Amino acid sequence: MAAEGHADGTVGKALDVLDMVASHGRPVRFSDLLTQSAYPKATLYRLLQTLTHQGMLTLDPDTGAYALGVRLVRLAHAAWAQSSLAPIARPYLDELAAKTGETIHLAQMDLGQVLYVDKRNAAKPVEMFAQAGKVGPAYCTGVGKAMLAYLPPEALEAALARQSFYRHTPHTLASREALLAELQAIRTRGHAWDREEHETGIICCAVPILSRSGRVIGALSVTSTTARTTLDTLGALAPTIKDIAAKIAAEAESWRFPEQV
Amino acid sequence: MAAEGHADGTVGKALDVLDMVASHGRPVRFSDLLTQSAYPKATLYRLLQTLTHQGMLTLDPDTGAYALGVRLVRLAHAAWAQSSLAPIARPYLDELAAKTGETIHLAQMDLGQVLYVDKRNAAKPVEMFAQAGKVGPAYCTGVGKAMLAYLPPEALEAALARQSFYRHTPHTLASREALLAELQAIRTRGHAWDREEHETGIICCAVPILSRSGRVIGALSVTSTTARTTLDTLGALAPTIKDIAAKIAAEAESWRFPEQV
DNA sequence: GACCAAGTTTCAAATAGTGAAACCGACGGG
DNA sequence: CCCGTCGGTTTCACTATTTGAAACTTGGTC
Repeated sequence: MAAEGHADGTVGKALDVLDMVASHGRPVRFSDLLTQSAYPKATLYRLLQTLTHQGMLTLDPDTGAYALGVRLVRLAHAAWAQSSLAPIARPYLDELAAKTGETIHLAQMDLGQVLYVDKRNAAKPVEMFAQAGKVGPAYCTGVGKAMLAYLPPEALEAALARQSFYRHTPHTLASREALLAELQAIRTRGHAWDREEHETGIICCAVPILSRSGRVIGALSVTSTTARTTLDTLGALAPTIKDIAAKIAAEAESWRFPEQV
Repeated sequence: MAAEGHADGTVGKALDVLDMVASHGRPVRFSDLLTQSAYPKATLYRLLQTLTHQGMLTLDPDTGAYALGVRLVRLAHAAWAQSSLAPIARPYLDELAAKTGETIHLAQMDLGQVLYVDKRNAAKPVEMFAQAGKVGPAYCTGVGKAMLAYLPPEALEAALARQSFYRHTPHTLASREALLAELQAIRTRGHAWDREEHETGIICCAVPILSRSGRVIGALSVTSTTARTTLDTLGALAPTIKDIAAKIAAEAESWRFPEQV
């Protein structure tokens, strides 16, 4: 999380600092950040000041600790509403959840990682935003592989370079080669499996959400447990999932550019 | 929204651009932003490039339109979880909603504006994040006035300077003087009313959430309609609301700085 | 084929950012 | 009571980054 290769300009550094503050789960002191960051004291200080002044961070006067500011929450709202697929997809997720009775995930790709932007839980009722925004690995999740499979070569390369290939379970595809073969299989099959590759007992069927021009804009998955379902049963849902994914894609396109062709 | 007085440094400008993109409800073209912003072409172009490169914006290659990027969503999640009171307050909001059966708002102060960070709706079940993140005026809402009343002098001054004092309804306190008198009344009373000051027919009772040191960290309100309730009935709930606010304050403090005194 | 609009690149001048070091106030021994 | 230290803030000469007018592409239109 602190491994920076290319912090272009002052803006990059500032955002880097923002990430640093975000990565701690709680407000951080100046000195904590100082030891963690590569920036010299004065530079870090100024960056923090600027960010605070801009409302992206808050400096708690009682404790002298920095926390993420409210301006970020406000931007968050906008980001959530406009950038992510979540608001468009919501009714479709509901539909899919109702049809399947299983856990649904909606994800987007973020620099080689999977960002979950919305979710329907099989058991519990919907929780608030806290559930979304989580990130996960791409190489060993259904949604991750579904998106990787349809990435253009350069983007795929960039994404692959960021995979850890840690073997979470005995089923994890823990090498570049194994993953590439799997991606090929996904392309011919049209959907991706998660065969307990991330967590034992958890399986899922995922499909990519593609724009008309073939660009990956997200992925959709139905998750279950080996205790309750088999891959085959889940596979029977694939057409339904694809159908919903197509609807989401269509709506995303028309909603985002209504005046276009 | 485009009125900038103090865009310090490059970072300020970049964040300004970010806001500009966010303020449009949809992806924006370069030229739209250009006409709107004061920045010269090349400058704006570079800022957009940097932000895009940093993942804060996305450039849709099909249409050449900029939208908020996923990195922002990720930061958003962190901001939501750690900066705002929402996650801490959630169970208490539920409790208050159950007790009162009315609409509950949890808000924080953001540069003279009220930022709603969570909500319980009387009628409908809880919606997703989309509901939170909304901003509203401070001078004519219950939560806004509750927070203003307990702000230190300089902060109050800064906040007042940003109020529009637009007369939304006949009951709106549309002058600085009227508002100041009201704030004094709120301090002695311990809670704030909204007497149909923002919307006709909507009333509410709000209390500030204060840290042990007396700093304003948020506000909590119970809202209803004149059709259903009176101010007096709502006022009877004031002790309950204060109680919940105190609990939230206590938890916020212990959660954020567990190792402190 | 010339024209126009949108987007991208250039380059010298000017601004804004850098960071070693000095400074400050609070704390805690000795 | 004084001295050393620790977290945080400020200074200032040095430099790298940012700036923006203008030139240049690209792609679509008449």
